Amino acid sequence: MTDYAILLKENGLKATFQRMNILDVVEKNGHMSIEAIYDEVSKLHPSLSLATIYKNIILMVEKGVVVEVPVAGKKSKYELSKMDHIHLVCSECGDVEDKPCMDETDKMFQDLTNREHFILNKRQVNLYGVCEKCQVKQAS
Amino acid sequence: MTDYAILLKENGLKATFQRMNILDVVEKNGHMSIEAIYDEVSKLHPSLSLATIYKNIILMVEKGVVVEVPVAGKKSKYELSKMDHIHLVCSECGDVEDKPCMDETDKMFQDLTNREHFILNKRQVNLYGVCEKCQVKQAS
DNA sequence: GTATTTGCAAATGATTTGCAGTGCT
DNA sequence: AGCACTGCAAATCATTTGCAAATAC
Repeated sequence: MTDYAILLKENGLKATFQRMNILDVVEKNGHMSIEAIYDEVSKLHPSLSLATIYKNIILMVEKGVVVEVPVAGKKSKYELSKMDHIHLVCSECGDVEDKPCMDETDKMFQDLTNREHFILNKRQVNLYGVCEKCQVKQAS
Repeated sequence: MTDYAILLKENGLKATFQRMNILDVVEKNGHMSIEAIYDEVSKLHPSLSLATIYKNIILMVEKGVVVEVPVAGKKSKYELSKMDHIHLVCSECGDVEDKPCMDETDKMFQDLTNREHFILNKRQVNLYGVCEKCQVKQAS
């Protein structure tokens, strides 16, 4: 259980009840759309408004507390900032799973961008396909 | 100059004037948002409606003629389908540049997904940073 | 000739905004 | 206390839909 209050303050944001709840459900669920965050937070705190979720997600993305994960064919999802990693995106169920980056690929991306005189700040790798769960479902 | 009529028919779509114009500006410009496509097509054919762009982009993505490129912090862009490749996304000007994929990274992604029993269909690699042009602009 | 596609205008859905009241520090 | 944050409702913006007229094959 991370201390969200510290995380927020370190990034110049007040530690409000609403923000800590947003971070809590995002951490627990991994990757969530705005609507999904709203639904989840509403279970515990029905008065927390959708506008507040929007405002805070935008703010926390700006401050780097949270990262937007754009996904083809769906609305963006959001996750807590952490080391860059690979996303396995299931085209059937929409679930996103994290896998650690590989040093070799990182190095190649770095080499490529160096050659192009492009300042590399962030990598986003999405691998689209069918996850094991959905393969089992389809077989039956 | 590709023959868009053949491309469309091969994919089970009628070769309408509107579709061919959409494909033409997308090919010429590389990566475009819906609005950008509309603006560009409108220059030549002001009567072509935004609704038609939406309907056709959705259809052509379904048929695989066109690919959606989701970009963090912006609306999705669309490009003609071609071999998978890497996108260099400039956070300053929003431009997207293509670079060929590397066999080594492809192989690693394939190995990773094999290990996970994940059926890999499509790779999307976005590298975010600052392009050479914008670095020059900033320096001055 | 027939089924699809188009353009328009209206409907829906998503996101943003303004503002009065509330809560962090 | 003072400024930032929240919730609400209204405003804006993006996307989709229904339908009569036009077009591809």
